[in-house]
Order: sequence, then C-alpha cells, then structure tokens
Amino acid sequence: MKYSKQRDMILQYITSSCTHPTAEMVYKDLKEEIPNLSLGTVYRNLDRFVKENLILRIKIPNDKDRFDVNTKKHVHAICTKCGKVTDISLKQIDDLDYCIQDLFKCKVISKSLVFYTICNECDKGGI
Amino acid sequence: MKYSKQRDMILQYITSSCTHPTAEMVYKDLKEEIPNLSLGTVYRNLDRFVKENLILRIKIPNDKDRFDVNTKKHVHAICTKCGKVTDISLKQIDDLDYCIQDLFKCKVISKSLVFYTICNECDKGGI
DNA sequence: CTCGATGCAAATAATTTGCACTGAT
DNA sequence: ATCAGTGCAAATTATTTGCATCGAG
Repeated sequence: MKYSKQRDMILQYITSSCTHPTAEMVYKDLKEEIPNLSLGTVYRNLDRFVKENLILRIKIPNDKDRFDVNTKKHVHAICTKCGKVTDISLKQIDDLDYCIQDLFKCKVISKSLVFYTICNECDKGGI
Repeated sequence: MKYSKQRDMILQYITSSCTHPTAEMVYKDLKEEIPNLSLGTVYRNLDRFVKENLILRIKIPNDKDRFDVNTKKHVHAICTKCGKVTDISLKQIDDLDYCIQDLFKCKVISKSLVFYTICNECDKGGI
C-alpha cells in the first residue's frame, strides 16, 4: 500500500476521536492542516478503512453517516438535542438476532439499530 | 379536506398493499391508471398520511423509504436477496427502550431497527 | 371565484465517480 | 517511469420544493 499524508491524517483523526465524526467533520477539521484536501478523498479513505475493518460506518436513516473507532459489535444512541453519539453494547440486543431467527425462521445477517434519546446532560436543563 | 382522485387512489393503494411499497412503486403502479400522475404528488400525499398517522414511514439506511399500513409499534426484517419486508413485533424489542433508559440514564424517544435477513423462501434454494 | 392540490422541473443533501494531475515507490 | 492516490467538478440517488395551472367547494 502506497503512503499518503491525507490517508495517514484521516486515520489518525478518527482513531483519536471519540465523537463518532461524519465525513464532513473530518474534512472540515483536517482542511485547516491540509488546505487543498478534498471531501472525495475523505470519503474514499473512510470507505477504505471500513473495508479494512479499521473503523465502522454508522448508517443513520436520513442523516449523514458517522464513523466509529470501536469495531466491536455494538449499536448507538443519538441524543436528539445535542447530537452526541453513545456506544451501546448489550447482551439483550445481540440475543435479538437468535430470537428473530427462531421465531421467523430466517437467517439474520445483520441489523441496523439506532436509539434516539435525550442524554443525561441535555435532560437536566443542559443545552 | 378537499377531495382529490390522486390522494384517494394513493391511500387505497398502500392500505390494500401488503408489500411495504416505496413511493416509487406506488407511483409506477398508479401511473398506469393516472397517466399524468407525478412523483411529487405521491411523496406529498404519503407524507401527509404519515402525519395523519394513517401509515408509517419505514426509514431504511441508504435505501428508499418504505410505507406501512400497520401503524402499530413494530420493526422490520428485510430479505437481502428478494427484498421482501416482514413486520416484526416482539416484547423483547420494546423492552430494550426501558433497558437502555435504566442503564444509560437517558430518555429513549424512539428507535430505528431493521434486520437484514435471508428469508425462509430464499434460503431453501429460492430465487 | 377561491384556494388547496397537482404536474413539472429545478433544488437539495449526502455520497460517489470520472478524469487529469501529483507524488510515493 | 509507473500507477496508486488526490483534487475537482460533475453525476447519482432519494426526496423536497417553487411555481404556474387545475379543479373541488
């Protein structure tokens, strides 16, 4: 694999981020350090990292995709007020797959699950 | 509310459909009976029905929305081979909300859940 | 006649892609 | 020198919207 400063910095950005950024957030922030960076390059590299399983793509219905350093099996909660994304791992969620499989006699390949919430901070008078 | 043949037929189409159609499917099929029907009208009326709670909008990440006559609380399984959409109601799924609420100390407003499956028919050598 | 609903086409939003150029090997 | 990777702009996909016209009341 051929080195590129862009790819290097994009990977560093998301892996050191804990905010589940969108492609645009990566682009905007890195644009300051690489002024002629293009959004296409960001998308292309994020796609690549997803394929290499270095990061996860979080698909959110009717919203921008977000990217996640945590590649372990988990789902997400999005605060509808501040937009913060929280990782959620729960046995009950994993178990759903087997449950559906048994009850509906079908193979569960994967699932897309997003909780829309009001987070702790926002709830107590937060933002 | 002012009557319109288009709205009438669109509502009739989805409520008598059991395939969770997309706006485009509604459009294509009804176009044969109303040749100058426009896709905008279909979207506008489907939106309206959703707001009136006559139907549900199923948001599928990176795919067309589908519309559902079943307005009761439920989620969906999509066969990744034939595309068929199946309604799923399960106590365990509803319970997740309370579970998340307790464990993560946040209010769960709603959730988006789609299972990607291989359905019964497709699995046994189907299509 | 009035105004809500429609048809059409243009706008939007997120992401992808074609292509000429740049730069790592 | 080669060709993977980039920048840019145009294309794509699903949906929405502006506006002139149509038609139900």
